[in-house]
Formats: sequence, C-alpha cells, structure tokens
Amino acid sequence: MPESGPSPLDIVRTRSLSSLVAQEIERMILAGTLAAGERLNEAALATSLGVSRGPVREAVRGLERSGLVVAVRNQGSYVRQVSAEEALEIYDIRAAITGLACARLAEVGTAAQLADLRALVKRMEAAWRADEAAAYYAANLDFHAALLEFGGGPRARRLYAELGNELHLYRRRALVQPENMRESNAEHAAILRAIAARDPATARAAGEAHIAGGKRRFQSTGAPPVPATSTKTPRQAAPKGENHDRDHKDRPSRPADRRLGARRGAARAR
Amino acid sequence: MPESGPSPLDIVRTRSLSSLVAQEIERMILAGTLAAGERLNEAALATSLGVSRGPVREAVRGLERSGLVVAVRNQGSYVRQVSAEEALEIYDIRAAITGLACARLAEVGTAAQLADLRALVKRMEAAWRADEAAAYYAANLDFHAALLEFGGGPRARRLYAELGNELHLYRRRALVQPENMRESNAEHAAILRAIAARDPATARAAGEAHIAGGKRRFQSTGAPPVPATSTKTPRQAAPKGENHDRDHKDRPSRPADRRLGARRGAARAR
DNA sequence: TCGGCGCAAACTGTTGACAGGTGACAGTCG
DNA sequence: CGACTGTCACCTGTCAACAGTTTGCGCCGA
Repeated sequence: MPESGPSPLDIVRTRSLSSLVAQEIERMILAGTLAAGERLNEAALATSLGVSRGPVREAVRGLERSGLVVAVRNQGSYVRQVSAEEALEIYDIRAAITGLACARLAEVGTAAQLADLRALVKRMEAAWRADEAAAYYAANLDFHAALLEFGGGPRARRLYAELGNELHLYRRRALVQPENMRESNAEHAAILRAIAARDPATARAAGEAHIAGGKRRFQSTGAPPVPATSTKTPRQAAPKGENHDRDHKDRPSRPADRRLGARRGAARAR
Repeated sequence: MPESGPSPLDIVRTRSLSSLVAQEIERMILAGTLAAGERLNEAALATSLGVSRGPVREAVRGLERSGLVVAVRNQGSYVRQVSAEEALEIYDIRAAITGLACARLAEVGTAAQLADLRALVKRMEAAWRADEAAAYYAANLDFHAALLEFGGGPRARRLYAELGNELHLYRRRALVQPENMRESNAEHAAILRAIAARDPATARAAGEAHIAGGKRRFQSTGAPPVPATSTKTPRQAAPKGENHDRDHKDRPSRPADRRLGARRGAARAR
C-alpha cells in the first residue's frame, strides 16, 4: 500500500478540524487571499473548506484572540487592518525581543548554532550578490527564526511569530530592496560578531539596532503615514477604537460570496 | 424606570455570548476557581454559565490561542501549567516591554502623567508604612498599568496584560513581602526620576532593572524550581507529540466533574 | 426627483442532537 | 495472583436547524 508518510490521516487523528481550519484561514490571510479589511463569510468559508460552520466559528474566534481578525457582533469578522503606528510599535517590540534573544545567545550559544547562523549569513550574501531578493528574503526569515530558536524561550518564539504575522498584515510585499540587502546583512554580521565575542550587551544592542534598521528601511521604502485606500472614514462599527473603513470598493466580491455559500441546499452538499 | 446604566442587558447587545463566556472563564482561571492543570468540562461549564456548549467551545478556543489553556484532541482542554523556566522567561519579556514603555515615557510623557505616577508611588509608600500588602499590591498593579498606558502602544499593552495573566498561572499568591515593598518602591522612584529627567536610556534601564528585581525577588521568595504540588514533575499536558502521562494523581477531581456535568438529563437542564 | 419607510433576504448567534473516540472497570485466562 | 482483553459510559468533535438582527432594496409620498 502507498504510505504517504508524513501526514496521511494521522493529521486528522491529532489535530481537530478547528485547528486545521484556523491554520488554513491564517494562511489565506497571510497569503493575501483574504485581503486586509475584508469580511469573513462563515458559510462561504465553511463550504469552501468542506466543513460546517462550527469549526469555522471556533477558528475565527481563535484568530480574533491572536489579533489577526476583529469581530463585530451581528455583523461579522474582518481581517484586521494594521495602522502605520501599530506597525512601527510592532517593530519596537520585535527589536526588544530580538535583542533579548541575541544577548542570551551570546551567553549560552553553542559553536554549532553559531555555525548555522554563519551559514545563513553566507547564504544571504550570495543572494545579495546574485540580486535574488526572494532567496535573500527566505534566508533572512530563517536567520531570524534561528536567532529566536537558539536564544529565545518558547514564549518569545511564539510572540515573535505573532508579531511577524501582524506585520505582514500591514503590507504584504516583501520590502527588500537591493541596496538594503547589503546594509541588512552587514547588521547580521555585526550581531554574529558580538555573539561570537560572548558579549551579551553588544549582542543585544546589535540585535535591536538591526530591527530598528529594518524599521527605518520600512519607513523609507514608501510606507505612507496612512495605509488608507479611500477618502472617507464615516461608516464604522468598530468594537473598540480602530476603524476599518469600508466603502463600496471594499466589497467587490460580496455578491460572489453570497452566491457561493448562501443557499441551504448548496451548504448541505458535502 | 430604574436604569442600572453600565451593564443591564445592553451588554448582551454589544458583546457576544462567547466573549462573555471567555471573560468569565478567564476570570475563573485567574481567580483560581479553575486550578492550573485542571481539566475544563465543556458541558459542566455550559450549564454552570447557563449557555450552550457552542459559546463555551468558542471561548475555550480563544483562550487556547492566548495561551491560557491547552487542548488535546478527543480528550479535553486543560488550564495551562506554566513551568518555572517559562515564568522566568516571561519576566524577561516583561522587562523588555516595560523598559520600552519607560524610555518612551521619558520622551513624550506629560506633566500630568508624571503626577499620576508620583501619586501612585506615594500610595505605595503609604501602604508599605502601614504594612498593607494588599493595598501595595493593588497600587503596584496600577502603577505598571499606568506605565504602559502612558508609554506603550496598544499592542504593548495587550502583550503586557497577557504576560501578566500567564504569570498568574504559575503562582496565584501575591508574592509581596514586607521587606520587598521598600526595595520595589525604591525602584519605582528611580524609574520616575529617570523619566522626569527626560533620560530615555536611564529610564529604560531602570524599568528593566525593576522587573529584573521582581524576578529576583520572585525567585528568592521560595519559588521552587518545580511548581509542583506533588513529588513528580513529568505532568504536563502536551499538545503535540509529548505523551501526557496521567496517573491517578492527575485527576483527583475527575469523579466530581463527571457527576457535575455528565448526565444527559442534567446537561439539558436550564 | 429625492427622501423616508417598510419589507425581505441574508448572515450571524445560539441551540440541540448525533457520532466517534478515549479511558476505566470488570471479567477471564495464563 | 497478575496481566490482558472486552465492554461500557462519558465526553469531545461535528453537524444541522432555529431565532434575532442588520442591511439592502424597492415602494410610496412629497
């Protein structure tokens, strides 16, 4: 018999449908399939994923807690819109977390871990010289993930990942510009030097400076002070403070959504 | 007509049942009504709160995402147990966040905000002299909340609250000892001085040092390396691959739980 | 022609019910 | 007497249906 190995139906044995659905919706959001500010239609999502509304609701509730969506009673859930101010704040927090991990790594890091990090920096340098932004981007993600994997605890890792997700919500495009790659990787090297020198304070400062540099590059790369798409803000039913304005442009797919998941009969098919 | 004002049943009009239930369960967990490691019986919670299982499930899913509970498929959800290592890590992250807020407050804080903080420090000093640990504890919470309210963005505030909750999970007792109050409040004063001097770097260091001091006091106040109630530590409900060994000790309250919410007839009563 | 009003559809919130899985107890065999 | 296996109750996972509310659309009147 053909054994698919990694996850044939062990998946369904260990993870509940809700978690699978949550993972899928999160992927959709981060991939841009569900745009920021877009409304989540429970029935449509359910039929599209082939499950009932129950798991979808549970998944959305989880995503709401983790800050990816916002929900308004009797109105629906919307993909969260991250304002420019929030994005900058997230950079600050990320800087602090990264600094923590770097400092700790300078204290307890092993030679093997350092070698791993060096290899990643080398990969990034190669990508930069070849002007392959995508490869650099991937290696950069790996580098930071490794930094937290080696130097951070589980809580810090989770937090870092969450912050990264929220940042993706602001702007999807990978904002790596050719001239930035060199600068960014130089900072990486500085971090490595400090860690190799077993100097926690310097390592921390280097880690923070690197994220701060990313924040600066992010700002200068044409991040508008207001992410806004439209001219008006009036209509708003936000739960707390934020307003995610939605004019007609905001729901072009709305009729399609309706047709997709509306009819009882269609929803029942499975 | 008698208008109760804040929350008669307008609450149910603005907040969904799920969020209310989540809030209540969170309160129960933090208050100790639901002990760490205890299992959450959906049916029992539902009847106890007078709602169906749906909202309870959604609430628990949310709490799972925010780290208060862990869930295993086909087995149930358990109030998360925070290990000593995790607690220490949380202190580190809190220190970083607090430092951030202090630094920012030193830059942009207003005189009124400084006055508020000074008043809180005074309140704590009074509580210390009167040896009223409870009052000190409350004012201390207010102080830190104000610190983040004035110096932190919304994301940092949410994060700080979440970390505080997780810390409560480790040990409920307010670990303020008389001799610690003076030291703690001295650090508060140091933070204030640095902020008043408009010295971000020093303010940040003071904020971090204060949390680090709290961590030290937390450790020395007899926090055992093992939070355990019993002799063995291996117990930890693991979501992934870990085997969550469960000996009889693990569920002393299990029979009671069953009796509480088990029978179909009882579950249906409402 | 424009503004207000009312109806209807759709979507969310909530509930009840069903099916599968897991853990424990008891009986039996070595 | 111990270990194993079969059975059973409970509990979670999932689904389908019901109720309330909001929103959009059409109609009527000024």
